[in-house]
Amino acid sequence: MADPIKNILKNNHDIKVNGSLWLESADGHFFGPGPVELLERIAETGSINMAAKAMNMSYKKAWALVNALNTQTSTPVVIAQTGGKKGGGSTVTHEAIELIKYHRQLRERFKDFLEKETQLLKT
Amino acid sequence: MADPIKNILKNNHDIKVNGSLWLESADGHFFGPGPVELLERIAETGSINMAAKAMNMSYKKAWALVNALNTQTSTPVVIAQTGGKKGGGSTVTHEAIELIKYHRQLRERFKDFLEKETQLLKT
DNA sequence: AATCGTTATATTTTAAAAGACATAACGATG
DNA sequence: CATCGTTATGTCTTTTAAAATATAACGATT
Repeated sequence: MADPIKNILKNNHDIKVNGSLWLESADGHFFGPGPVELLERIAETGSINMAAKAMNMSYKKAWALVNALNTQTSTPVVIAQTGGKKGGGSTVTHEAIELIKYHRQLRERFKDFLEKETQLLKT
Repeated sequence: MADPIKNILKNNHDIKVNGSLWLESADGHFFGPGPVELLERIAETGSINMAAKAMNMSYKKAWALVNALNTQTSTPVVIAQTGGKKGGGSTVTHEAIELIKYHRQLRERFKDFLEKETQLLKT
């Protein structure tokens, strides 16, 4: 029979199957783990700036992500307000929350898949 | 209830869940789609050089991949021979074939997962 | 010992991505 | 109407990754 994979690999302990998921359309992928976390942080902090800092990302990159998301959804997911009492801020729409929830569940299912495969690897 | 995701996304047709899988150990990931294809091509052509060309990869990168694989497996997966009647060449070990087979099956199961999720996305 | 195409490796160049920095607009509020 | 922190952009620099180029070793075969 075939050799178990674990015997082929060096350091066969702590070897695991890992991966990444994203949503994509014809014009490339656009909704991966990064944007999701950003949305979550914006929802928490009410600010693109603070959200970016919290995940150690430049404001510019964060803004670009938000902008990309907003143009790729039929309804904006982040509503930014410039000026105002606190200088401005951003809120997250109902749709964004749905996206976040969806992605959390998706990630959960993916995690199950990965764990199952990792187990299989060790047999 | 929650809005279906497809209604949130623009271009809701041809939207799909996609992803990537790899094996990884404590010291980073090392066995992704690229290396697998490379092994397959080396098995076909008997040469790292030709395999690299076939997948439009520089020889250097191909060699680096092979080298990484060989150092991360308990037994080499590619045996390279320098010099010789045809200048040299490379063969693939039994273990490499096992790895290829494993990865094909893994990819098949992943494909199922992705298709299931893509369907779910459209409901 | 000359030849051949491949392996093996170093060095340089190019390209792309990321990061740093700078600046203006904005508008509620005091 | 001056202030504030945020949004919104542009530009310039740095870092990183990839690609291109160059060169030597290798050994069966002729």
